[in-house]
Amino acid sequence: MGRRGVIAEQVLDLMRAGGRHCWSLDDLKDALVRRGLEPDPSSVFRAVVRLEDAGQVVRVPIDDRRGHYEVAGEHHEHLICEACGGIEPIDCSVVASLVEKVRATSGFAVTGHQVVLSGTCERCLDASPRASAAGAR
Amino acid sequence: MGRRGVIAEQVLDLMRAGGRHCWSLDDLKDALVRRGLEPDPSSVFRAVVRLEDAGQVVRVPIDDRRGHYEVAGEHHEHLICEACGGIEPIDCSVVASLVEKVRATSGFAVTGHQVVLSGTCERCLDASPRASAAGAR
DNA sequence: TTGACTGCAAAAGGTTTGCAGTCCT
DNA sequence: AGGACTGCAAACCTTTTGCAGTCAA
Repeated sequence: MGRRGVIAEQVLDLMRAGGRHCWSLDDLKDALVRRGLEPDPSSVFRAVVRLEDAGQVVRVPIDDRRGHYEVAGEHHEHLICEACGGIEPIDCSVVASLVEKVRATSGFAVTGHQVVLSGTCERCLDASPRASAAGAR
Repeated sequence: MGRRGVIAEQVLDLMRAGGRHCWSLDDLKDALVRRGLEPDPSSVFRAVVRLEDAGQVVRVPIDDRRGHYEVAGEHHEHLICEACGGIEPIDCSVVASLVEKVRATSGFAVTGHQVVLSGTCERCLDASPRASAAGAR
């Protein structure tokens, strides 16, 4: 791939850093600001679009009225904590069988899937009074 | 529950009619127009919010930049056709085991889930020339 | 010079809200 | 009368687009 602009470069770096795995445009902008940049929202947007076109970033279909993106290549499902809003990745091989089943029993040609489980994450469970979780921290 | 306005009443009726199972505010408005009403978008919005508060309608987390709603009470997953934009419901008991698994292996307390499979529906497959044989996409 | 990347400003596309009038009990 | 429901207009939010300036090969 040819030369990339500073923003796209940093965005990709951020996404690969591992501190977080799912980003809204605003999350990205904030993170870039923390790295000393002062990018315009539109620039972040265009950088992401470019990366998306290049196949290095994919859009995550999570519906909270804003776009979410993550680095391409590692498909997984999502766990959304309704308490803190956090989004965590989970591995779901189970889905494969589901897709297979749909493929077999319906005329639908499945090409992609997204599973979003919502609930409360461990951290928030620990933080709340009456919700005894499994295992501490 | 007290008296309901005309719009909310019709919205609920539409959703229960079965012709479609997932609605955007605009879909609802259009359908209402077809029924002779001429509702303002905000009125439809408020009617849906009311119904949602009353637990008779639930928001479907499909991300295409607009809200989607369906009648409450019949949980199922969604199949989205990328060709025609249609959204079909599918029954997915398989998901239960997935939820159970996550519940068991992580500290996450799962309270809800949404599975969205995307691809091409039968109708669109038939309509397009070379898509059924070779795995589309 | 040329093409790519940016910032700024403004358009879009939907969702929400403020307000005042209307309908029904 | 009094509360609930509506329509209209305007506010909001985030994503997109138009444009012109800037940077690097």
